[in-house]
Amino acid sequence: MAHLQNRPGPGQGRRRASHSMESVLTEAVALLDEAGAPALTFRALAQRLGGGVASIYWYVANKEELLDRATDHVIGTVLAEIEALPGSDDPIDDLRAMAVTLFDAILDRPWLGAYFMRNTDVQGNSLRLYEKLGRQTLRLDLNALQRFHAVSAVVGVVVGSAVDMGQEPPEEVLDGSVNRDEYLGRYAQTWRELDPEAYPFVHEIVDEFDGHDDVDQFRSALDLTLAGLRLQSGA
Amino acid sequence: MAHLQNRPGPGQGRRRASHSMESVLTEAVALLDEAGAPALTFRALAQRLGGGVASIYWYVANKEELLDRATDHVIGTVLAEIEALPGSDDPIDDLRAMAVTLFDAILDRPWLGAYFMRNTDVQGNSLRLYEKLGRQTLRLDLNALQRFHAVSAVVGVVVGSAVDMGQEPPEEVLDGSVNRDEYLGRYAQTWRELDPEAYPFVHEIVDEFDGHDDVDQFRSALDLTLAGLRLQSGA
DNA sequence: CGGTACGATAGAACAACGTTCGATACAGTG
DNA sequence: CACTGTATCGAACGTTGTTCTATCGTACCG
Repeated sequence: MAHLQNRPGPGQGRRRASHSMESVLTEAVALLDEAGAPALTFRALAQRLGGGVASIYWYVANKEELLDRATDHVIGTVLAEIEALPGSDDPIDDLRAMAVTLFDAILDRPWLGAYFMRNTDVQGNSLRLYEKLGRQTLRLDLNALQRFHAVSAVVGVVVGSAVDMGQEPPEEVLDGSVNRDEYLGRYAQTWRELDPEAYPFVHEIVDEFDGHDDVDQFRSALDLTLAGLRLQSGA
Repeated sequence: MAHLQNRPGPGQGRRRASHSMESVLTEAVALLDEAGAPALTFRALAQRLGGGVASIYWYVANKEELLDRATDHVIGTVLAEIEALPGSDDPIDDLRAMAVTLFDAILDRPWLGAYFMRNTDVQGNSLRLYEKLGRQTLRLDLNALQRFHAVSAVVGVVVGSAVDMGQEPPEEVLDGSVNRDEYLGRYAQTWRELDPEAYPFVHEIVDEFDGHDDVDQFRSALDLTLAGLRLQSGA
Protein backbone atom coordinates (compact mmCIF):
# COMPACT_ATOMS: atom_id res chain seq x y z
CA MET A 1 0.00 0.00 0.00
CA ALA A 2 1.35 3.32 -0.98
CA HIS A 3 0.17 5.15 2.06
CA LEU A 4 1.93 2.73 4.39
CA GLN A 5 5.36 4.12 3.73
CA ASN A 6 8.01 3.05 6.18
CA ARG A 7 8.80 5.97 8.37
CA PRO A 8 12.39 7.16 8.22
CA GLY A 9 14.10 6.39 11.52
CA PRO A 10 16.41 8.91 13.08
CA GLY A 11 19.57 7.92 11.24
CA GLN A 12 18.35 6.37 8.05
CA GLY A 13 16.10 7.62 5.30
CA ARG A 14 15.27 11.24 4.59
CA ARG A 15 15.13 13.43 7.64
CA ARG A 16 12.95 16.48 7.58
CA ALA A 17 15.07 19.58 7.51
CA SER A 18 14.61 22.23 10.15
CA HIS A 19 15.48 25.76 9.17
CA SER A 20 15.31 29.18 10.69
CA MET A 21 15.18 32.69 9.33
CA GLU A 22 18.84 33.03 10.22
CA SER A 23 19.97 29.93 8.36
CA VAL A 24 17.90 30.80 5.30
CA LEU A 25 19.43 34.27 5.10
CA THR A 26 22.95 33.04 5.81
CA GLU A 27 22.84 30.42 3.08
CA ALA A 28 21.22 32.85 0.68
CA VAL A 29 24.05 35.31 1.24
CA ALA A 30 26.57 32.49 0.85
CA LEU A 31 25.13 31.63 -2.55
CA LEU A 32 25.22 35.26 -3.62
CA ASP A 33 28.81 35.60 -2.44
CA GLU A 34 29.98 32.47 -4.19
CA ALA A 35 28.50 32.97 -7.63
CA GLY A 36 26.55 36.19 -7.77
CA ALA A 37 22.89 37.00 -8.15
CA PRO A 38 21.96 34.35 -10.76
CA ALA A 39 23.17 31.64 -8.38
CA LEU A 40 20.48 32.41 -5.83
CA THR A 41 17.57 30.23 -6.88
CA PHE A 42 15.00 28.66 -4.64
CA ARG A 43 16.10 25.19 -5.71
CA ALA A 44 19.78 25.84 -5.06
CA LEU A 45 18.94 27.37 -1.73
CA ALA A 46 16.68 24.47 -0.76
CA GLN A 47 19.35 21.93 -1.63
CA ARG A 48 21.86 23.83 0.46
CA LEU A 49 19.47 23.86 3.38
CA GLY A 50 18.81 20.16 2.87
CA GLY A 51 15.10 20.72 2.49
CA GLY A 52 12.34 21.27 0.00
CA VAL A 53 11.76 24.24 -2.24
CA ALA A 54 8.41 25.24 -0.84
CA SER A 55 9.68 25.38 2.72
CA ILE A 56 11.51 28.61 2.02
CA TYR A 57 8.16 30.21 1.30
CA TRP A 58 7.25 29.82 4.92
CA TYR A 59 9.97 32.35 5.79
CA VAL A 60 9.68 34.74 2.86
CA ALA A 61 6.71 35.63 0.70
CA ASN A 62 8.65 35.70 -2.58
CA LYS A 63 12.06 36.22 -4.07
CA GLU A 64 11.92 39.97 -3.73
CA GLU A 65 11.51 39.67 0.01
CA LEU A 66 14.30 37.10 0.11
CA LEU A 67 16.63 39.53 -1.65
CA ASP A 68 15.50 42.40 0.57
CA ARG A 69 16.11 40.45 3.75
CA ALA A 70 19.44 39.10 2.52
CA THR A 71 20.69 42.59 1.65
CA ASP A 72 19.42 43.99 4.91
CA HIS A 73 21.27 41.16 6.64
CA VAL A 74 24.67 42.13 5.25
CA ILE A 75 23.97 45.85 5.49
CA GLY A 76 23.71 45.13 9.18
CA THR A 77 27.34 44.07 9.30
CA VAL A 78 28.34 47.12 7.26
CA LEU A 79 26.45 49.26 9.72
CA ALA A 80 28.40 47.71 12.56
CA GLU A 81 31.67 48.54 10.80
CA ILE A 82 30.54 52.10 10.29
CA GLU A 83 29.53 52.48 13.90
CA ALA A 84 32.94 51.21 14.94
CA LEU A 85 34.63 54.01 12.99
CA PRO A 86 36.68 56.34 15.20
CA GLY A 87 35.23 59.65 14.06
CA SER A 88 36.98 62.97 13.87
CA ASP A 89 36.29 66.66 14.35
CA ASP A 90 35.56 67.05 10.65
CA PRO A 91 32.09 65.86 9.67
CA ILE A 92 33.04 65.70 6.00
CA ASP A 93 36.00 63.46 6.75
CA ASP A 94 33.68 61.23 8.73
CA LEU A 95 31.24 61.21 5.85
CA ARG A 96 34.05 60.15 3.56
CA ALA A 97 35.15 57.35 5.87
CA MET A 98 31.61 56.00 6.04
CA ALA A 99 31.14 56.12 2.28
CA VAL A 100 34.44 54.34 1.75
CA THR A 101 33.47 51.64 4.23
CA LEU A 102 30.21 51.12 2.40
CA PHE A 103 31.94 51.04 -0.95
CA ASP A 104 34.49 48.50 0.27
CA ALA A 105 31.67 46.24 1.37
CA ILE A 106 30.16 46.43 -2.11
CA LEU A 107 33.55 45.63 -3.63
CA ASP A 108 33.61 42.46 -1.53
CA ARG A 109 30.07 41.62 -2.58
CA PRO A 110 29.45 42.97 -6.09
CA TRP A 111 25.85 41.74 -6.04
CA LEU A 112 25.15 44.19 -3.24
CA GLY A 113 25.47 47.14 -5.58
CA ALA A 114 22.40 46.23 -7.55
CA TYR A 115 20.13 45.65 -4.58
CA PHE A 116 21.42 48.20 -2.14
CA MET A 117 19.03 51.11 -1.64
CA ARG A 118 16.26 49.22 -3.37
CA ASN A 119 14.37 49.42 -0.13
CA THR A 120 14.86 52.20 2.34
CA ASP A 121 12.30 50.15 4.14
CA VAL A 122 11.00 51.30 7.43
CA GLN A 123 12.98 49.95 10.32
CA GLY A 124 15.59 48.40 8.04
CA ASN A 125 19.34 48.64 8.38
CA SER A 126 19.38 50.78 5.25
CA LEU A 127 17.45 53.43 7.09
CA ARG A 128 19.84 53.24 10.02
CA LEU A 129 22.73 53.63 7.63
CA TYR A 130 21.00 56.57 6.01
CA GLU A 131 20.57 58.12 9.44
CA LYS A 132 24.22 57.52 10.29
CA LEU A 133 25.34 59.34 7.16
CA GLY A 134 22.88 62.13 7.61
CA ARG A 135 23.85 62.80 11.18
CA GLN A 136 27.18 64.09 9.94
CA THR A 137 25.42 66.74 7.90
CA LEU A 138 23.77 67.99 11.08
CA ARG A 139 27.22 69.18 12.10
CA LEU A 140 27.45 71.28 8.93
CA ASP A 141 26.02 74.73 8.38
CA LEU A 142 23.27 73.73 5.97
CA ASN A 143 19.53 73.89 5.79
CA ALA A 144 17.30 70.84 5.81
CA LEU A 145 16.95 70.65 2.04
CA GLN A 146 20.68 70.93 1.53
CA ARG A 147 21.24 68.16 4.07
CA PHE A 148 18.73 65.93 2.35
CA HIS A 149 20.38 66.52 -1.00
CA ALA A 150 23.88 66.08 0.41
CA VAL A 151 23.20 62.60 1.72
CA SER A 152 21.40 61.64 -1.47
CA ALA A 153 24.43 62.83 -3.41
CA VAL A 154 26.88 60.80 -1.37
CA VAL A 155 24.73 57.69 -1.63
CA GLY A 156 24.35 58.37 -5.32
CA VAL A 157 28.10 58.45 -5.84
CA VAL A 158 28.50 55.14 -4.02
CA VAL A 159 25.69 53.48 -5.94
CA GLY A 160 26.77 54.96 -9.26
CA SER A 161 30.30 53.66 -8.85
CA ALA A 162 29.10 50.35 -7.48
CA VAL A 163 26.74 49.71 -10.37
CA ASP A 164 29.56 50.36 -12.77
CA MET A 165 31.72 47.64 -11.26
CA GLY A 166 28.89 45.40 -10.15
CA GLN A 167 28.32 44.09 -13.65
CA GLU A 168 29.55 40.58 -14.26
CA PRO A 169 32.87 40.29 -16.03
CA PRO A 170 32.30 38.71 -19.43
CA GLU A 171 33.20 35.13 -18.61
CA GLU A 172 36.66 35.04 -20.14
CA VAL A 173 37.85 36.76 -16.97
CA LEU A 174 35.40 34.77 -14.83
CA ASP A 175 36.91 31.42 -15.73
CA GLY A 176 40.38 32.83 -15.23
CA SER A 177 41.55 32.39 -18.81
CA VAL A 178 42.03 36.16 -18.94
CA ASN A 179 42.69 38.31 -15.91
CA ARG A 180 41.26 41.76 -15.39
CA ASP A 181 44.29 43.75 -16.48
CA GLU A 182 44.54 41.77 -19.67
CA TYR A 183 40.87 42.37 -20.37
CA LEU A 184 41.21 46.08 -19.71
CA GLY A 185 44.26 46.11 -21.94
CA ARG A 186 42.38 44.62 -24.89
CA TYR A 187 39.64 47.16 -24.42
CA ALA A 188 42.18 49.96 -24.30
CA GLN A 189 43.77 48.64 -27.47
CA THR A 190 40.56 48.90 -29.47
CA TRP A 191 40.21 52.44 -28.19
CA ARG A 192 43.71 53.27 -29.34
CA GLU A 193 42.80 52.16 -32.81
CA LEU A 194 40.00 54.72 -33.07
CA ASP A 195 40.42 57.83 -35.14
CA PRO A 196 42.26 60.37 -32.93
CA GLU A 197 40.49 63.25 -34.62
CA ALA A 198 37.06 61.85 -33.89
CA TYR A 199 37.91 60.66 -30.38
CA PRO A 200 40.43 63.07 -28.88
CA PHE A 201 39.22 62.56 -25.32
CA VAL A 202 39.29 58.79 -25.52
CA HIS A 203 42.87 58.97 -26.69
CA GLU A 204 43.71 61.43 -23.93
CA ILE A 205 42.60 59.07 -21.16
CA VAL A 206 43.16 55.62 -22.64
CA ASP A 207 46.44 55.17 -20.76
CA GLU A 208 44.68 56.07 -17.52
CA PHE A 209 41.86 53.70 -18.29
CA ASP A 210 44.27 50.87 -19.00
CA GLY A 211 44.86 49.10 -15.72
CA HIS A 212 42.93 51.66 -13.71
CA ASP A 213 41.83 50.99 -10.16
CA ASP A 214 38.13 51.03 -9.34
CA VAL A 215 38.80 52.30 -5.86
CA ASP A 216 40.73 55.32 -7.11
CA GLN A 217 37.91 56.09 -9.49
CA PHE A 218 35.39 56.00 -6.69
CA ARG A 219 37.54 58.01 -4.30
CA SER A 220 37.96 60.75 -6.89
CA ALA A 221 34.24 60.97 -7.55
CA LEU A 222 33.54 61.02 -3.84
CA ASP A 223 36.14 63.72 -3.24
CA LEU A 224 34.61 65.92 -5.91
CA THR A 225 31.21 65.69 -4.28
CA LEU A 226 32.62 66.28 -0.82
CA ALA A 227 34.65 69.25 -2.04
CA GLY A 228 31.47 70.75 -3.41
CA LEU A 229 29.74 70.05 -0.13
CA ARG A 230 32.49 71.69 1.88
CA LEU A 231 32.22 74.72 -0.33
CA GLN A 232 28.48 74.84 0.17
CA SER A 233 28.75 74.53 3.93
CA GLY A 234 31.06 77.51 3.94
CA ALA A 235 33.85 75.75 5.80
CA MET B 1 -1.41 13.90 -46.55
CA ALA B 2 0.05 16.07 -43.88
CA HIS B 3 2.91 17.32 -45.94
CA LEU B 4 0.61 18.56 -48.66
CA GLN B 5 -0.63 21.53 -46.73
CA ASN B 6 -2.42 24.12 -48.80
CA ARG B 7 -0.18 27.06 -49.22
CA PRO B 8 -1.48 30.33 -47.79
CA GLY B 9 -2.30 32.65 -50.64
CA PRO B 10 -1.55 36.32 -50.43
CA GLY B 11 -4.63 37.39 -48.53
CA GLN B 12 -5.74 34.32 -46.70
CA GLY B 13 -4.00 32.06 -44.24
CA ARG B 14 -0.96 32.92 -42.18
CA ARG B 15 1.43 35.24 -43.94
CA ARG B 16 5.07 35.04 -43.12
CA ALA B 17 6.23 38.14 -41.36
CA SER B 18 9.14 40.11 -42.67
CA HIS B 19 11.20 42.02 -40.16
CA SER B 20 14.32 44.09 -40.10
CA MET B 21 16.85 45.05 -37.51
CA GLU B 22 15.20 48.45 -37.32
CA SER B 23 11.70 47.13 -36.71
CA VAL B 24 12.91 44.64 -34.12
CA LEU B 25 14.70 47.35 -32.16
CA THR B 26 11.86 49.83 -32.51
CA GLU B 27 9.27 47.41 -31.21
CA ALA B 28 11.58 46.25 -28.43
CA VAL B 29 11.99 49.84 -27.28
CA ALA B 30 8.24 50.35 -27.54
CA LEU B 31 7.65 47.39 -25.22
CA LEU B 32 10.20 48.71 -22.75
CA ASP B 33 8.65 52.16 -22.84
CA GLU B 34 5.13 50.89 -22.32
CA ALA B 35 5.64 48.54 -19.42
CA GLY B 36 9.27 48.44 -18.40
CA ALA B 37 11.95 45.81 -18.56
CA PRO B 38 9.84 42.79 -17.56
CA ALA B 39 7.52 43.45 -20.51
CA LEU B 40 10.24 42.79 -23.04
CA THR B 41 9.99 39.06 -23.68
CA PHE B 42 10.72 37.24 -26.89
CA ARG B 43 7.14 36.06 -27.10
CA ALA B 44 5.65 39.51 -26.61
CA LEU B 45 8.07 40.95 -29.11
CA ALA B 46 7.29 38.24 -31.65
CA GLN B 47 3.57 38.80 -31.31
CA ARG B 48 4.09 42.52 -31.82
CA LEU B 49 6.12 41.88 -34.92
CA GLY B 50 3.46 39.48 -36.13
CA GLY B 51 5.97 36.67 -36.42
CA GLY B 52 7.42 33.71 -34.62
CA VAL B 53 9.61 33.68 -31.58
CA ALA B 54 12.63 32.08 -33.15
CA SER B 55 12.79 34.63 -35.94
CA ILE B 56 14.15 37.24 -33.58
CA TYR B 57 17.19 35.07 -33.04
CA TRP B 58 18.19 35.69 -36.60
CA TYR B 59 18.81 39.33 -35.70
CA VAL B 60 20.22 39.00 -32.20
CA ALA B 61 22.15 36.16 -30.59
CA ASN B 62 20.38 36.36 -27.24
CA LYS B 63 18.49 38.66 -24.94
CA GLU B 64 21.60 40.40 -23.72
CA GLU B 65 22.40 41.51 -27.23
CA LEU B 66 18.80 42.56 -27.75
CA LEU B 67 18.99 44.77 -24.68
CA ASP B 68 22.36 46.15 -25.71
CA ARG B 69 21.19 47.03 -29.18
CA ALA B 70 17.93 48.52 -27.92
CA THR B 71 19.79 50.62 -25.40
CA ASP B 72 22.30 51.76 -27.98
CA HIS B 73 19.40 52.62 -30.25
CA VAL B 74 17.86 55.14 -27.86
CA ILE B 75 21.24 56.42 -26.69
CA GLY B 76 21.63 57.42 -30.30
CA THR B 77 18.71 59.81 -30.04
CA VAL B 78 20.05 61.16 -26.75
CA LEU B 79 23.37 61.71 -28.44
CA ALA B 80 21.63 63.68 -31.17
CA GLU B 81 19.97 65.89 -28.55
CA ILE B 82 23.31 66.47 -26.86
CA GLU B 83 25.00 67.35 -30.12
CA ALA B 84 22.24 69.85 -30.81
CA LEU B 85 22.97 71.66 -27.56
CA PRO B 86 24.06 75.29 -28.09
CA GLY B 87 27.23 75.24 -26.02
CA SER B 88 28.75 78.08 -24.08
CA ASP B 89 32.12 79.49 -23.13
CA ASP B 90 32.06 77.57 -19.84
CA PRO B 91 32.95 73.89 -20.25
CA ILE B 92 31.45 73.03 -16.87
CA ASP B 93 28.14 74.58 -17.82
CA ASP B 94 28.21 72.56 -21.00
CA LEU B 95 28.99 69.44 -19.01
CA ARG B 96 26.01 70.17 -16.81
CA ALA B 97 23.70 70.68 -19.76
CA MET B 98 24.77 67.35 -21.25
CA ALA B 99 24.31 65.50 -17.99
CA VAL B 100 20.87 67.01 -17.54
CA THR B 101 19.88 66.01 -21.06
CA LEU B 102 20.99 62.46 -20.38
CA PHE B 103 19.16 62.39 -17.08
CA ASP B 104 15.97 63.69 -18.64
CA ALA B 105 16.11 60.90 -21.18
CA ILE B 106 16.37 58.36 -18.36
CA LEU B 107 13.43 59.99 -16.59
CA ASP B 108 11.39 59.45 -19.75
CA ARG B 109 12.57 55.86 -19.96
CA PRO B 110 13.24 54.54 -16.45
CA TRP B 111 14.38 51.17 -17.78
CA LEU B 112 17.33 52.94 -19.42
CA GLY B 113 18.94 53.59 -16.06
CA ALA B 114 19.58 49.94 -15.40
CA TYR B 115 21.12 49.14 -18.77
CA PHE B 116 22.88 52.37 -19.58
CA MET B 117 26.67 52.07 -19.34
CA ARG B 118 26.42 48.29 -19.24
CA ASN B 119 28.39 48.28 -22.41
CA THR B 120 30.85 50.97 -23.29
CA ASP B 121 31.17 48.79 -26.29
CA VAL B 122 33.52 49.72 -29.01
CA GLN B 123 31.92 51.82 -31.70
CA GLY B 124 28.71 52.16 -29.73
CA ASN B 125 26.77 55.33 -29.10
CA SER B 126 27.71 55.06 -25.43
CA LEU B 127 31.31 55.56 -26.38
CA ARG B 128 30.42 58.55 -28.53
CA LEU B 129 28.48 60.01 -25.61
CA TYR B 130 31.43 59.37 -23.34
CA GLU B 131 33.65 61.18 -25.81
CA LYS B 132 31.23 64.09 -26.00
CA LEU B 133 31.28 64.52 -22.24
CA GLY B 134 35.02 64.10 -22.01
CA ARG B 135 35.74 66.67 -24.67
CA GLN B 136 34.50 69.35 -22.30
CA THR B 137 37.15 68.38 -19.79
CA LEU B 138 39.79 69.00 -22.43
CA ARG B 139 38.92 72.66 -22.07
CA LEU B 140 39.72 72.53 -18.36
CA ASP B 141 43.13 72.83 -16.77
CA LEU B 142 43.44 69.21 -15.65
CA ASN B 143 45.73 66.29 -16.25
CA ALA B 144 44.65 63.11 -18.02
CA LEU B 145 43.90 61.19 -14.84
CA GLN B 146 41.81 64.02 -13.49
CA ARG B 147 39.88 64.20 -16.74
CA PHE B 148 39.24 60.48 -16.72
CA HIS B 149 37.99 60.65 -13.14
CA ALA B 150 35.90 63.74 -13.80
CA VAL B 151 33.88 62.12 -16.56
CA SER B 152 33.49 58.95 -14.52
CA ALA B 153 32.21 61.05 -11.65
CA VAL B 154 29.64 62.85 -13.77
CA VAL B 155 28.42 59.62 -15.31
CA GLY B 156 28.37 58.09 -11.82
CA VAL B 157 26.10 60.83 -10.53
CA VAL B 158 23.69 60.34 -13.42
CA VAL B 159 23.64 56.58 -13.03
CA GLY B 160 23.42 56.74 -9.26
CA SER B 161 20.42 59.02 -9.37
CA ALA B 162 18.86 57.11 -12.23
CA VAL B 163 19.10 53.78 -10.45
CA ASP B 164 17.43 55.29 -7.44
CA MET B 165 14.38 56.35 -9.44
CA GLY B 166 14.55 53.55 -11.98
CA GLN B 167 13.09 51.03 -9.57
CA GLU B 168 9.50 50.09 -10.24
CA PRO B 169 6.92 51.79 -8.07
CA PRO B 170 5.27 49.18 -5.86
CA GLU B 171 2.14 48.52 -7.88
CA GLU B 172 -0.30 50.55 -5.81
CA VAL B 173 1.04 53.59 -7.62
CA LEU B 174 1.41 51.65 -10.86
CA ASP B 175 -2.29 50.87 -11.15
CA GLY B 176 -3.12 54.43 -10.21
CA SER B 177 -4.94 53.65 -6.99
CA VAL B 178 -2.33 55.73 -5.20
CA ASN B 179 -0.37 58.51 -6.82
CA ARG B 180 3.28 59.23 -6.18
CA ASP B 181 2.80 62.07 -3.70
CA GLU B 182 0.41 60.00 -1.66
CA TYR B 183 2.90 57.14 -1.61
CA LEU B 184 5.73 59.44 -0.56
CA GLY B 185 3.45 60.88 2.10
CA ARG B 186 2.76 57.50 3.66
CA TYR B 187 6.44 56.76 3.69
CA ALA B 188 7.16 60.08 5.32
CA GLN B 189 4.50 59.39 7.91
CA THR B 190 6.15 56.17 9.09
CA TRP B 191 9.39 58.10 9.36
CA ARG B 192 7.72 60.76 11.48
CA GLU B 193 6.64 58.06 13.90
CA LEU B 194 10.22 56.99 14.54
CA ASP B 195 11.95 57.92 17.79
CA PRO B 196 13.32 61.47 17.27
CA GLU B 197 16.25 60.75 19.59
CA ALA B 198 17.32 57.70 17.60
CA TYR B 199 16.65 59.27 14.20
CA PRO B 200 17.38 63.00 14.44
CA PHE B 201 18.47 63.31 10.82
CA VAL B 202 15.45 61.50 9.44
CA HIS B 203 13.24 63.88 11.34
CA GLU B 204 15.24 66.82 10.10
CA ILE B 205 14.69 66.02 6.45
CA VAL B 206 11.34 64.22 6.44
CA ASP B 207 9.49 67.34 5.31
CA GLU B 208 11.92 67.76 2.45
CA PHE B 209 11.58 64.12 1.50
CA ASP B 210 7.79 64.37 1.51
CA GLY B 211 6.80 65.35 -2.00
CA HIS B 212 10.37 65.91 -3.15
CA ASP B 213 11.28 66.21 -6.79
CA ASP B 214 13.66 63.69 -8.30
CA VAL B 215 15.03 66.26 -10.72
CA ASP B 216 15.95 68.67 -7.92
CA GLN B 217 17.68 65.85 -6.12
CA PHE B 218 19.72 65.01 -9.19
CA ARG B 219 20.56 68.62 -9.99
CA SER B 220 21.87 69.16 -6.48
CA ALA B 221 24.07 66.08 -6.62
CA LEU B 222 25.36 67.11 -10.03
CA ASP B 223 26.04 70.65 -8.86
CA LEU B 224 28.07 69.39 -5.92
CA THR B 225 30.26 67.31 -8.20
CA LEU B 226 30.65 70.14 -10.71
CA ALA B 227 31.49 72.60 -7.95
CA GLY B 228 34.23 70.25 -6.81
CA LEU B 229 35.43 69.95 -10.36
CA ARG B 230 35.52 73.70 -10.87
CA LEU B 231 37.53 74.01 -7.71
CA GLN B 232 39.95 71.35 -8.92
CA SER B 233 40.36 73.00 -12.31
CA GLY B 234 41.32 76.19 -10.53
CA ALA B 235 38.73 78.30 -12.32
C1' DC C 1 -3.34 8.96 27.53
C1' DG C 2 -5.64 10.32 23.10
C1' DG C 3 -6.96 13.86 20.25
C1' DT C 4 -6.42 18.16 18.10
C1' DA C 5 -4.68 22.38 16.58
C1' DC C 6 -0.91 24.59 14.59
C1' DG C 7 3.94 25.42 13.23
C1' DA C 8 6.73 23.67 9.74
C1' DT C 9 8.11 20.79 5.91
C1' DA C 10 7.97 18.88 1.33
C1' DG C 11 6.81 16.75 -3.49
C1' DA C 12 4.49 17.66 -7.45
C1' DA C 13 2.57 20.55 -10.61
C1' DC C 14 1.96 25.11 -13.19
C1' DA C 15 2.93 29.05 -16.05
C1' DA C 16 6.35 31.92 -18.06
C1' DC C 17 10.72 32.59 -19.60
C1' DG C 18 15.17 32.19 -22.76
C1' DT C 19 16.86 29.22 -25.99
C1' DT C 20 17.46 25.43 -29.54
C1' DC C 21 16.05 22.32 -33.25
C1' DG C 22 14.37 20.97 -37.45
C1' DA C 23 11.56 22.00 -41.12
C1' DT C 24 10.09 25.15 -44.42
C1' DA C 25 9.40 29.05 -47.38
C1' DC C 26 11.23 32.51 -50.61
C1' DA C 27 14.42 34.78 -53.82
C1' DG C 28 18.29 34.73 -56.67
C1' DT C 29 21.62 32.16 -59.65
C1' DG C 30 23.41 28.43 -62.65
C1' DC D 1 14.71 22.99 -63.24
C1' DA D 2 17.91 22.26 -59.22
C1' DC D 3 20.77 24.49 -55.91
C1' DT D 4 22.03 27.79 -52.35
C1' DG D 5 21.75 31.11 -48.93
C1' DT D 6 18.55 34.14 -46.47
C1' DA D 7 14.75 34.37 -43.54
C1' DT D 8 10.92 32.48 -41.01
C1' DC D 9 8.28 29.65 -37.73
C1' DG D 10 6.10 25.88 -34.61
C1' DA D 11 7.32 22.87 -31.32
C1' DA D 12 10.05 21.37 -27.81
C1' DC D 13 13.54 21.63 -23.79
C1' DG D 14 15.37 23.07 -19.44
C1' DT D 15 15.13 26.37 -15.75
C1' DT D 16 12.95 29.66 -13.08
C1' DG D 17 9.41 31.60 -9.43
C1' DT D 18 5.30 30.24 -7.38
C1' DT D 19 1.17 27.59 -5.69
C1' DC D 20 -1.38 23.50 -4.19
C1' DT D 21 -2.08 19.97 -1.30
C1' DA D 22 -0.62 16.64 1.81
C1' DT D 23 1.99 15.52 5.49
C1' DC D 24 4.92 15.46 9.74
C1' DG D 25 5.84 16.55 14.57
C1' DT D 26 5.25 18.84 18.67
C1' DA D 27 2.73 21.31 22.15
C1' DC D 28 -1.32 21.79 24.34
C1' DC D 29 -5.79 20.28 26.33
C1' DG D 30 -9.61 17.38 27.82
